[in-house]
Amino acid sequence: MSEVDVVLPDGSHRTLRAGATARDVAEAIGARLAKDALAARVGGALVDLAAPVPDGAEVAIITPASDEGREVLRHSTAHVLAQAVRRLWPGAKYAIGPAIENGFYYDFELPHGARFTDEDLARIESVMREIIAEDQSFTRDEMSIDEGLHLFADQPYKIEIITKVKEGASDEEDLGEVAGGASISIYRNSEEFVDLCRGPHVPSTKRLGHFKLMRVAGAYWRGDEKRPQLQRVYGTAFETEAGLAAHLHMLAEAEKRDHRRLASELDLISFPSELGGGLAVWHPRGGIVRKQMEDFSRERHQAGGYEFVVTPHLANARVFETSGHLGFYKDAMYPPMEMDNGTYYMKPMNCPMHCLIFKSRARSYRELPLRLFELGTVYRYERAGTLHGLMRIRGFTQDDSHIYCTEEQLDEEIASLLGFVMDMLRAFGFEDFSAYLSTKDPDKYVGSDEIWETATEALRGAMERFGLAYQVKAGDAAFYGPKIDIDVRDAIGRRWQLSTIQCDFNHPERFDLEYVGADNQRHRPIMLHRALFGSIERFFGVLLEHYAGNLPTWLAPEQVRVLGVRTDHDDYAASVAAVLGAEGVRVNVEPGDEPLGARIRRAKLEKVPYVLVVGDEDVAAGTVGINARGSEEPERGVDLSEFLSALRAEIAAHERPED
RNA sequence: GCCUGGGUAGCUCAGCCGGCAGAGCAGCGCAUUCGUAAUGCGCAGGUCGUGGGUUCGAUUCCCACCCCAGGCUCCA
Repeated sequence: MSEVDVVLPDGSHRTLRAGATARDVAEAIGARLAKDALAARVGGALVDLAAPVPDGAEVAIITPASDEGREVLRHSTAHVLAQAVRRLWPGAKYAIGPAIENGFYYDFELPHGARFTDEDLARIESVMREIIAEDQSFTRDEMSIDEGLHLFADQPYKIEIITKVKEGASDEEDLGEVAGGASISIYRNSEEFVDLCRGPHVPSTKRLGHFKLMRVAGAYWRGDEKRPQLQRVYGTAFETEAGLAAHLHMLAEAEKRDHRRLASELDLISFPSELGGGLAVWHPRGGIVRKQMEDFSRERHQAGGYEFVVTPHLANARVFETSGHLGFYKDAMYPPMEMDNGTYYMKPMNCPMHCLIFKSRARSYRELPLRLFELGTVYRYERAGTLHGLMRIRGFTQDDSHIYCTEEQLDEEIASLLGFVMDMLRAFGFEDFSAYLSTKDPDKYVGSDEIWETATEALRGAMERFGLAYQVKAGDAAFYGPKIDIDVRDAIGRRWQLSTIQCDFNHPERFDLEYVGADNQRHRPIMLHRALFGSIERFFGVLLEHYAGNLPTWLAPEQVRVLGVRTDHDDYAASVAAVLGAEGVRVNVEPGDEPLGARIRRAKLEKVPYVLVVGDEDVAAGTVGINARGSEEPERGVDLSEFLSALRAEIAAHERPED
């Protein structure tokens, strides 16, 4: 055959001479594309531009400004990072260096147990820039496993990877290195540097350059804390300097809306170190927001047919033995307290207590579904290194409910629950949901296959009816039943896992829960666990980040601040505040001792939704000037009653002035 | 838990080679009375995370501990 015919993504064909490469395809399409090209996708596989294209293959050229293009750029930049580290630390062992979301990393073991420090980043970066300027080409080679073992003889991590491949590599990850079954692929970008790699890579280092090393970290080899800890360098790379700058800017923005920063700046919450790690206190301005959240939650639950219960924070070990927590969850529980009549634990979950309420007397099918709701505070011992502001904390309050129902009621109960959950999340400004369905772990479960099937289908059916996109996490269920976890997307596109709905066949069994059915027989109820906020603390943290601290008016700790232009307007300002306060508006007056501009600035920094400025004209006409958060131009001379009714409407609608 | 970085006034941070601890903001006082993001002057504020060590002398150097942040999952 002297020619090959390839199919392009638009369905058109190109005919090239036999032995043509992906680069030839790009050139056949256009000089501009050939210049941009970084790699190619041939028959579904990513390959180098130098790779030959077989007859009949589908060929797509990968350019920098695409997800795949950036991945190639980042991966190649990771190689340059490794090369630079090997120049600076001769004898450094190098492990793995993949592209990851938003960047790349590479793991090393430095000679004599050396560690990277922040100062090293600048040195490594400048060597990387030298390597890039040297315009080294990346060339692929394939060799036998034995040749590979020889080539990387002084590289224990590479040897481990190759050996696993040789042994028939149970891991899919390692199979990626096997080309043709018995060989491995390597890339050289000079005589100086060679790396075991699947590729593809950019043609030459000169195609790189818009990168930044971000941080150093320790990382266990293969993510296993029993194995050696390597030194990891994280970096990011983009196809243009502007892309890199935009990414760095986004990171700066995300930092500005960090809930820990906002919680402190807005005087909402603090984490006194005297209390110990992972324990928060709510200040008055945070407390009032929490009260709004809780009041709203209780209202919704009351309307949804829930009953309110309260249970203690501390319980005898017996109850956690019965529930299985001491068997399955002990690592996350606070250590036991020995007391006169036994051993006690802080509760890590509310379910055992709710089961005891169910069990306190005989139950009839007429009572089901029985929905017990509690804002229940739980304590979990999280490892010190995993604590993170309000998102990962050791003491928190769940908007927790356990629903006891019959097998026949399960389907409808889950369906209505899903609607209930999403209504609640929407009320807090989240619109974009996705979900995970976690199914049975075949090695670890309780209950019959039939009931798992019923429950899993009930969960699946409910999500499909709601048009909720979901992914299945096979085998990820709790041992006691399948579950749905619901994610929300926040204002800057990040996903947060909040709500969860879980079926439980374990607790009813362990607590021997029963109800008497219409047939006068005893039956075992099914139990649903569900939390909408998840944890109030975490939900509050997510809200702060989502709104960048600009909470909607119904939640804002202070909704209105009234400022007189001069001190002689203070009385009128107080009368305006009195009118609003009588309507339940959270309002304060700041007297006119300081210049107006300074007082406005302070109110803005405190993110008060409405600043009312009142002066001579307002006193005379009974009006207010409105400076709304987020608006460019203040309004003058608005009738107070008009402002009040607009404010009431906004509060009722859970909106923000900037909406 | 482990790696890296950090802990100095309420907050944000400066403090080179060891020599009596600094700034801005916030706070307090006085003056200023002002129409939409910083009025001026003054005052006060610290066991430099904790405990040891080296030294004539330690915020600074060494050791241990505590707390905070990032990372330890996305595959050479």
